[in-house]
Amino acid sequence: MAKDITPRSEDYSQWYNDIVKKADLAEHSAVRGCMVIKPYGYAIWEKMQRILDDMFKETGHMNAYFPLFIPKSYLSKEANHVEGFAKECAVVTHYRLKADKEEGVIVDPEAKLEEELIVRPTSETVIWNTYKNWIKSYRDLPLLVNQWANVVRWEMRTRLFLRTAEFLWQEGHTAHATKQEAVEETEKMLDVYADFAESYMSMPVIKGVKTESERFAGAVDTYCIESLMQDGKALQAGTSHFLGQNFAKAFDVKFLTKENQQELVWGTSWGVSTRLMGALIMAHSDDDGLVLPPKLAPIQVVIVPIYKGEEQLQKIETYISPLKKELKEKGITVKLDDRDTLRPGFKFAEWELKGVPVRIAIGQRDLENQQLEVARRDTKEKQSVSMQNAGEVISKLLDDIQKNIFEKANSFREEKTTEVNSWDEFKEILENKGGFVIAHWDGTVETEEKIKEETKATIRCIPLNNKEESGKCILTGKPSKQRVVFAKAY
RNA sequence: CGGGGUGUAGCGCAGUCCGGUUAGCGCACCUGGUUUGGGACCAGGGGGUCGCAGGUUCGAAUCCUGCCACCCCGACCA
Repeated sequence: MAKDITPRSEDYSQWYNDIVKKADLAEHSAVRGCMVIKPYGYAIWEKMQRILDDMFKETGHMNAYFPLFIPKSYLSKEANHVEGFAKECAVVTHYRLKADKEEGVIVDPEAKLEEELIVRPTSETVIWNTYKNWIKSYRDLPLLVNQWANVVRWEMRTRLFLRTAEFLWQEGHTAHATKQEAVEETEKMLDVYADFAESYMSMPVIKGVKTESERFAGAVDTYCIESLMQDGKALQAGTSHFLGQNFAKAFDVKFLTKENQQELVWGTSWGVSTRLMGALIMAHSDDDGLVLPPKLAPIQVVIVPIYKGEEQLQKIETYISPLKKELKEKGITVKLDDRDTLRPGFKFAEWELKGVPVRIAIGQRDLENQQLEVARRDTKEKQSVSMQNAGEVISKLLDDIQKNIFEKANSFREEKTTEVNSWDEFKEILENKGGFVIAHWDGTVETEEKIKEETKATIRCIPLNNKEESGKCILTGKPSKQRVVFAKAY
C-alpha cells in the first residue's frame, strides 16, 4: 500500500530510514554525522521533553545550564571517564578566523587557545567542578539538578536518531550525603525512565544493571532500561548511573557532616536522548509508516473532509465544529486537513505515514446520517460513529490505542524472549530467532567478551530483582547463580 | 578507519561501458479546467554548477587522479 516505504521483511534498515525521511521526522544535514530534526519530528521530541521534564520536577529536580565547552584538563581528572570518551571528542583549538585570498577565511594561527576546549560528550566533569563550589555542608545536599542540552560524540558510523555525532538529551546530575541515598536516586530515576517508556511510549522495557564491560566510564554501577526492536535487536533506551564517590574524588567535592567531619559526596547521573525517537519509531511502526502512541502524537486526531465545492466544505466545517471544540476541551489535539488540492485518498495515506492515531472522515452522507467515519492507525479498523457520542468514542479510542500498541509490543517481546541452557541452543536462537536470550553466565569479563566475539551478542543487563537460580554458564559450564539477558544490540 | 556500493531537478531513476547536437523519463511543483468516500485526469509551464576539485581532450555526466557525502558489511561505541 505505502508507495515509497521499503517493507521491513525486505530490508529493515532501509525501512527505518524510509520512515524517518518520509514521515518528515529528520534528514541528514550538510555536516557529517549530524541531522536536521524537522518540525514534525521535533514536535514529538518536544512532547517527550515536556513529559519527562514534569516527571523530573515532580521528583524534586530543577533545571540548570552548564557550558558547551569543557577545558581539556577536566576530562582527564577521572581516569576511567577520560578513557571512555577520549576517542570521540571534538576539540576547539582556536578562537578566531582571518580573511584569506584563496580560501575566503582560514584559522588564524595566532589565535591558538592556551588550553584546548572539548565540546562536551557529557557534562559530569564541568558539573562536578562547579559542585565543588556549591557544596560545603550537609545542608547543601541533596543537590538535584537536570540539564537539557546537546552533546557531541564523534561516532564512526551514524544513523538518524539512533546514533548521531551531535544529539539532544537531558542529563541529571545529583549529589548526596550518603551512598544509600545516591543508590536510591539512581534507582528512582531508572523507574522514571521505565515509567515514561511504558506509559507514554507504550514500549515495554527491562530494568537492569550493566556488567562491568558495558558500564558508563566513571560509574560504579550503570542501570539501564532495555527494549526490543522489531528486528529482534535490543536498544538501550536510557541509563542511570551510580557514580559512587568517583567524581567527588576527582574534583575534590567534600561536605561537612553534622558531626563536623569532612566527607566525599556521593553522585548519580542519568540521561535519555533523541535516541528515544529511534526507539519509538522502531517499536510500533509498520510498512505503511509511523505508528505513534496517542500520548506522544503531535496531532492526535485528523479530520479529512470529503466534499465538492466550497459550499460543502463550509457545511462540513460547521457540522464538526462542536466536536472539534469538545475534543479540544478534553485536551485532544485535532487538525482539520482542509487542503483543497489533494484528494481524500491521498490524505488518508499521508496521515497514516505520519502515524496520526485517529482519523475522522466526513462527507455528504455522514452529514445526512448524523455520523462520521472513525479510523484507527494501529489496526486500520474503521467504524461509523454517531455524531452524538463521537467525542466520547474518540477519547476512549485514543486510550485503547495507547494500550493496544503496548500490548502488541509486549507480546512481541515475550515471544522473542527465550530461555536457553546449552551453547548450541544459544547460538541457534541468536542466529535464527533473535530477541532476548536468557541464559546463565559465569560472571567474568572474559566469558562475556568471548561470547560477543563468537555471536555478536552482548549482555544487555542483569535484570533487577532477578531470581536466584543455580545453573551452568552457557559457554564455560562454570557455576552461575542467575540468568542474564543477552541480545544483539544497536 | 578497512571492504563493497552509490552520487544526474525536491524524490525515484535512465544515459556513463564505447567522449560528440539543446541531458532525458516518472512522481512532485506552478497555471487553467474537470474531479473528490483509499494515493485523480487533461492541457500548458517552470526547475539542472550531472557530489566537489583538478587533469586529459578541439570537445567530458561519460576517461584519469584526489576529495566529500550517503548506504550495506566489519571494527569502534552510555
